Amino acid sequence: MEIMTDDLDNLFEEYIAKKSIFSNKEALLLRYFPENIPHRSDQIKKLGMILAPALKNNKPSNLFIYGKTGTGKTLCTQFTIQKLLEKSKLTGAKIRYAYLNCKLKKIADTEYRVIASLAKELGEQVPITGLPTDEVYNIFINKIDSEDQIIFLVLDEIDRLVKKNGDEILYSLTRINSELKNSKICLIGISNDVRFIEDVDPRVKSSLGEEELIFPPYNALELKDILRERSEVAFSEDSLDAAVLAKCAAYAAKEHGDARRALDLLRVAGEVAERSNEEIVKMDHIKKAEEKIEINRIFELVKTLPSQSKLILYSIFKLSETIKKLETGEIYEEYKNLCNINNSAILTQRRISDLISELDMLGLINARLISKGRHGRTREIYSTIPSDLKEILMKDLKSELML
DNA sequence: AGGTATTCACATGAAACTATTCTCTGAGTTAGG
DNA sequence: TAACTCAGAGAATAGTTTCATGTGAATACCTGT
Repeated sequence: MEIMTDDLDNLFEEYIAKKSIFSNKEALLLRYFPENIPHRSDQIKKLGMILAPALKNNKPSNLFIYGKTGTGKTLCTQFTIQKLLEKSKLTGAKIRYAYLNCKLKKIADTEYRVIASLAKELGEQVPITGLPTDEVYNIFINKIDSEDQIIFLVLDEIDRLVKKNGDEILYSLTRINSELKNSKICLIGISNDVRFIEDVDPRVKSSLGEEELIFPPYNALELKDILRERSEVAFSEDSLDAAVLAKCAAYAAKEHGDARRALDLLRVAGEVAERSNEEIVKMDHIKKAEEKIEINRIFELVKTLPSQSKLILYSIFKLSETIKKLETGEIYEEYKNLCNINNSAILTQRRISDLISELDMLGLINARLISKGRHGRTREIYSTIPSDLKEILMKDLKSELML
């Protein structure tokens, strides 16, 4: 097809001429650092009080923070430490800080990597592999102890770390202080999981939990305030319909007060509106955005599935074209067929059974245990994905799996 | 008719196996002294 | 000689299989009327 230069030119012209809905989209992204954090002044004040001794070169208590996702834990912590650092330049106290998100695989899911990346945060390069773990400890300790200073170690999503590796790392970290001559470290653990601290070594528990701070979920009104504040930066004037903010806030409040979600929703709604050439974000854009986010989530989920699970999912999709309620056995048969077609190894039914449960957990399918009396017990399985989306996914899977 | 024993088609658990990834060690290499 | 690199041994781990045991209720099989 011939490219219509003029058309394209026009399109660009129009785009430039059009008044943009966004003035600074950054403000709706996660990494944006607002000047003002609404409804968290209590927590920030407490944080400040706990951490303030650092300014006089005393070691602040270790701190454990918990609250659900999107309640501002990370943001408030970084905010407070940032301010503390600024202040310390005036008082002359030496403070440094290393932030580590334990969720990130490949960066922080073993003891070695945690220490290595902490060292890296503090400006000490450590080889990715090859050194004994205690050697890395030494490098780390030497680096820390090279100056008389206070070091904040922020371990975000610390529950993941412990779930994977047990609490030994934490134990070593809490003990490091006794090996340091000049400097002092202050641990700050952030966790989504409230119960996590319960099943941790009591020594670690008492050491890490010298102080505790809870971040409650935002309610709809608070979310609305947050959205208003950010939207003033992010959107051009008068480009938001009056009820839009409230709607976004209400939606996110339903999902356990997650501010991240609310911001996402607002951003996507804005993008939807912009793409459909409207100058104001309205209610139905939010609806569309909601759908879009959900679809994205599913796509992302399916894409990252291991290929065996994809085969099973494909089997389920395919079979559900003719039958609505599937059974494990039927799926297994179909799955075996598909394996033969694309020459991949066939897993046992035992494993398939587990994989089906996983797919159920992820919400991609619905699997309910039923007993059919004389005809045995099995799972009754059906896909929960709307058929239009299912077709797209099937096409993707088909080419990817070479079927 | 009413009761209970079977039986089906998997579920669920535990342990063993396996392939891959990590950690660690020591030999080899490099570069500076 | 200290610092670095790298191959390979051994340990840890995730994914899977094997073996064993469990399960709820429709159905088959009694049993006494």
